[in-house]
Amino acid sequence: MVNIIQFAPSSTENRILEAAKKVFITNGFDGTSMQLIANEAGINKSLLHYYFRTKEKLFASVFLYAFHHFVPQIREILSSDLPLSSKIENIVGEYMEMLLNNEIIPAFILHEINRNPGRIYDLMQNSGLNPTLFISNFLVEIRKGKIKSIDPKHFIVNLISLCVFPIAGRPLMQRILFANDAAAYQLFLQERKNIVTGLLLQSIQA
Amino acid sequence: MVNIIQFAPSSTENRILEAAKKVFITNGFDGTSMQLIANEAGINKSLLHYYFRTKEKLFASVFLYAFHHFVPQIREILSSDLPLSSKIENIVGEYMEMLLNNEIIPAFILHEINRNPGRIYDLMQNSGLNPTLFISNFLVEIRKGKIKSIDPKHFIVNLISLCVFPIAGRPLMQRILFANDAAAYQLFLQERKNIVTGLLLQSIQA
DNA sequence: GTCTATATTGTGATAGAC
DNA sequence: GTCTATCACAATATAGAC
Repeated sequence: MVNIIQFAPSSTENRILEAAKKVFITNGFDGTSMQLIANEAGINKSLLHYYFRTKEKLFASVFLYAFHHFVPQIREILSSDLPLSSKIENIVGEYMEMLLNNEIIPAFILHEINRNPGRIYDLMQNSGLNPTLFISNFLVEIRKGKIKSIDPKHFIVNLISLCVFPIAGRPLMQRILFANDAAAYQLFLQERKNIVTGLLLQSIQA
Repeated sequence: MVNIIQFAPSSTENRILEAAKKVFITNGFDGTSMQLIANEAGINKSLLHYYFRTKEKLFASVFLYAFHHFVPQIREILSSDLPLSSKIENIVGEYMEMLLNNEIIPAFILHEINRNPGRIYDLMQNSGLNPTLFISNFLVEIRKGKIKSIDPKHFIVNLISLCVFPIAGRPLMQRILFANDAAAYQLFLQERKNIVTGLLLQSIQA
């Protein structure tokens, strides 16, 4: 059982992890060297090995942190007494807000999961995170609502697709659709909270 | 003006490019070494430099190839006489089919575009590819249809999101939703052609 | 056009002084 | 716990024989 959110007490260890988060998530595993992380943390390269032994182990901590900011945190919202439509609105709003606050994470996760699925599966297995069960709760919840004929699996893939891709593909979409105007794209992403909610609600209404 | 599809005549050059496509798109720029490409091509490492001088130049050819298989090829469909609903159905169907035949490309593009946007922008600029104009034709076409109040930019981002993410996020989605059953996910992706088309059509009907 | 050999720099990781 | 020094190897790239 690895602790995901809270990092260890030592101040140096913490600085290493913050630096590693920044560098790994920006450059990916292959694009990151221990030297780069050491520079970012302002410490000696050897200390990385002292605290984490290998690059792989340091990466594991960072990946679990990032993964936690990629998987929708919908447990609490689902157990509320709100009607299904409000639940979906809340989920989309909070999920997109989380992604907006962690913009570089989606592309990082998508890359690493494709680059080395085995490693990532092992990490998920040993982390206490169990997204399978996690999502299946959501699927049950969707089924409980009075919905049309949509397959809940398609519904959830639609939801995640519509929230994640505009962030992961931002450098391309912003350039193609907004002449690389960052402020305009930021506004566009805010608008999308309503757009996506509306689209999803429409898809489950009779 | 770089030629994107047709590769140069020399047999060796061709073998290098085929090997480079496979290795670069699978592992990304940072995860690829010249040695790896040489092994894949069954030739000497020095020959890569003889034909392409640098890793960067070899990558450029591969990226343009991949990019061409990532941007929706919708020019011909749009200029047809079909009603808008049929056009959308055709676009979604053909785009998803292309992605299904090039499954590793989406994650590759998303990673490289985030990893080094400057390099990619330069490549796009010097390639003759002009996705800005390209997409704007589509936006005009959407506006010509009798549509609700949806912003065409949201429409096109919805379309691309719904087609691309299920492929780019396959290793994760397949595992979470289908217990890593590849055949089941393949079926799921085929189903999505209709699901996505339906969702998009619904979004532009009054 | 294709190879071997090599130059140069960078990599992850460890040993050992303090 | 933090540093310097170092190892063994891999990286991109070039020179030069054939």
